[in-house]
Amino acid sequence: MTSRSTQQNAKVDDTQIHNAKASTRERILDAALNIFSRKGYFETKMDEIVSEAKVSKGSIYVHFPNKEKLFVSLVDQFADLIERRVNEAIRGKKGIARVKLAIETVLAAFAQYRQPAKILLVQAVGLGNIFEKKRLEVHERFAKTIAEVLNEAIDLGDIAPVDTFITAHAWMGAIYTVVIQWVYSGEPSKEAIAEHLVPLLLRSVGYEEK
Amino acid sequence: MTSRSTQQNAKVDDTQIHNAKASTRERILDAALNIFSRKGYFETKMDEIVSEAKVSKGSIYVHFPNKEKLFVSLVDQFADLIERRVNEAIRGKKGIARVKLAIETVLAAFAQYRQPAKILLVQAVGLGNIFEKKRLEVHERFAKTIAEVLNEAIDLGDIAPVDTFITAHAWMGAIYTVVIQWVYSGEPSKEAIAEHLVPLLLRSVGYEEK
DNA sequence: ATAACAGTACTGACCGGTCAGTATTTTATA
DNA sequence: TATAAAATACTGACCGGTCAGTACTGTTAT
Repeated sequence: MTSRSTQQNAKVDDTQIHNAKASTRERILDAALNIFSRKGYFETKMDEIVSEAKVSKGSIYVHFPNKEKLFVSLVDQFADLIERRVNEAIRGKKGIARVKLAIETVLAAFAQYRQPAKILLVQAVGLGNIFEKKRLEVHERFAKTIAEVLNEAIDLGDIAPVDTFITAHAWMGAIYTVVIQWVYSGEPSKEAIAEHLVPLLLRSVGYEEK
Repeated sequence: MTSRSTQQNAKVDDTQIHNAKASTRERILDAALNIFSRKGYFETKMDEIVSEAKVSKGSIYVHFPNKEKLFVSLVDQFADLIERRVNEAIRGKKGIARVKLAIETVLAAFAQYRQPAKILLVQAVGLGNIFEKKRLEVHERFAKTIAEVLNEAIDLGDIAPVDTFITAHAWMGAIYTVVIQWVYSGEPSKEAIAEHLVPLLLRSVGYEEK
């Protein structure tokens, strides 16, 4: 309801999660990202975003129809970014190299953007059924990509056949959880994650490095 | 604040997540479990619990100081159950057999109690900072258990040394995610999970069955 | 017996603060 | 001068929590 205003996915498509002098819309998104990622959806009040963004309340509602859509557009924005990065990275690679690169790229993206990662991996969970749909959709998208890449590696004979559906979800969960742990506590370090998690996942499908 | 009322952890300790004619307190817990697990924390209104439990509103506040504590007591109750089950199951086992049994027991418990599982794994996430503390605490507890069991298996020489901290978190995430997927969609089946996820995890630490 | 009292669990109408969203005016821009 | 964007003040639905009162059970005294 209340959907008079502007469209909310202006496909500006810039990979940088903006940080210049910033248009009103960008200032709103930045502020929202910042506060949502710290406090979660329900503890974040629109008025806080207003003051953080140095923007008027009415103005927010010019750019976003409501709180929910504002939040979701942050989730979408970051999910898109991740997907784009991965697709770019694995282009031209084959088999297990592709699998490995996909994992590494996701980890790198999460490491680079802690705040959006926290929104996607933590704050978008447990918000009730409206959001749950969106979350499962994103989830699904990622799982599908992993499963495809795995299937390919199997077809090429790089790894033995496994249940790629279960593997894909297990991997996602493993990555999510370790990243969340890192986002909250800084532990384990990015380096440790790269060094240990990637081989762990590869080993789980029977691929031993070197 | 407002803590005149009854203590809220009556350590009745019954493993069955009650279902008899049920005292008032139990009716409240049952109703809360039911609704929280379906709708999540914020979409659940105290008045809904009131009518589901066939209890008066004031009565809830006789047994629980507030909504938050009511929710948390469900989380605690289930986390305790899981831990108890695992500890019972692995008693007397050693090394990799212990590891395997721990995983299987957790999976079985989640499978047996879908609703509490959903509360613990989904609805308790993303609720803002008060809850986040609790969640990390439970998380930590589980991770620690896994890490211990793994360390033991390493000491016994059943598996090669790995980073048990990362492995523990990765495993938790993998299990959580696959279980959640199953809770939501019924897919993959419990049998498929038992058949594929357990070997996958073991393989990830270099242990190949048979 | 039975009245008087006490302790406890329960009831549900009600209150008051909160906060997403809106109506209205003012300012910038094309 | 028209129209879109921004600022401000406002509204009212909503919902967690309260509390004065009721019901029920048990205990003591007459």
